[in-house]
Amino acid sequence: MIVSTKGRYALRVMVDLARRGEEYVPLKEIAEAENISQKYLESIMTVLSKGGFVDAVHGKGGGYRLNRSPEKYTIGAILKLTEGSLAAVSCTTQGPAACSRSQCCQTKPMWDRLDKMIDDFFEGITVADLLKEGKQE
Amino acid sequence: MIVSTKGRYALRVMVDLARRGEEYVPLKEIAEAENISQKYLESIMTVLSKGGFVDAVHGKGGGYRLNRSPEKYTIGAILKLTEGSLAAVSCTTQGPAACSRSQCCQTKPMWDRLDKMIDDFFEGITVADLLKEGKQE
DNA sequence: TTATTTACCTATTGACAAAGTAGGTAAATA
DNA sequence: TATTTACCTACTTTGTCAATAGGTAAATAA
Repeated sequence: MIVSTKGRYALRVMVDLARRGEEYVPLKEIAEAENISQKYLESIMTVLSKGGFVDAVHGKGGGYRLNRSPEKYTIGAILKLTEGSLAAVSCTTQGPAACSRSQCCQTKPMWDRLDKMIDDFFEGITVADLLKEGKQE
Repeated sequence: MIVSTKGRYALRVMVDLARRGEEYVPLKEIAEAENISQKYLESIMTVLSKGGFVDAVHGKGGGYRLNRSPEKYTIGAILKLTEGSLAAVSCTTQGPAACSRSQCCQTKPMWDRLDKMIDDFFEGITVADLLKEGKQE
């Protein structure tokens, strides 16, 4: 599994916030809309907030909102922030230090190419794209 | 992580066996060559053997060997056998039953496309390709 | 000022799978 | 018959994911 709930929830939340526009949306409301445990979502919002992806405001009328337009967020950036890495395989996470066989490994070049392909895939999609995706009215 | 050691070891072993050609190679020898715990490798060889990817012969002079030419094995087939699935995300592993939101989920189509891309990637590479890859004499 | 609403912080738990170990049995050959 | 090999079942250890619990601090409304 390349992407855990953490990253997947983060994406859904970002799309949800994109739909809401400028208004601040309280965590409780997001959690209900997306059917995610409130407490668990807290830890995810903290990451998004500290990473500078959303603005957070305390008190009544507060909550979270995006701080750029949806097309400015790539899926890759969001996933890298929340998941830490998108590596399909541990062989490629760190540098050459990761595996003593990396120099002679017959499979390493393939993993490198896979990583590149996945990275390109996610960097080529934005929150705005996902927002459009399921529009079926 | 999309591919665990199980699948990665399996690939390395298949490439190793490809290099050895027709001869039977005992597990002990493979384990040493690839620096993999003998006992752990056992469980992997069992899967490959039962899956019909290698022939196994008991007793002296026995061991494992490929039963087709290297270009007949796609990386995808090997990984699907040893890993069970290559899904990057649990949302796509089972059918629509997997997630109650799959019908309305804004992100689901993206996961489907990712799965397809990864599948195509692995089905487009064979053991013969990997064997050539690192040849640097 | 006070109550309420919100975000923020630290720690803990339970479940599960990955990775590897241990110790034995059965088949084939020399 | 001894040795070499594959095959089988069970266990352990480790770590991470997913979620829970229980608080503190900031902002606003009354």
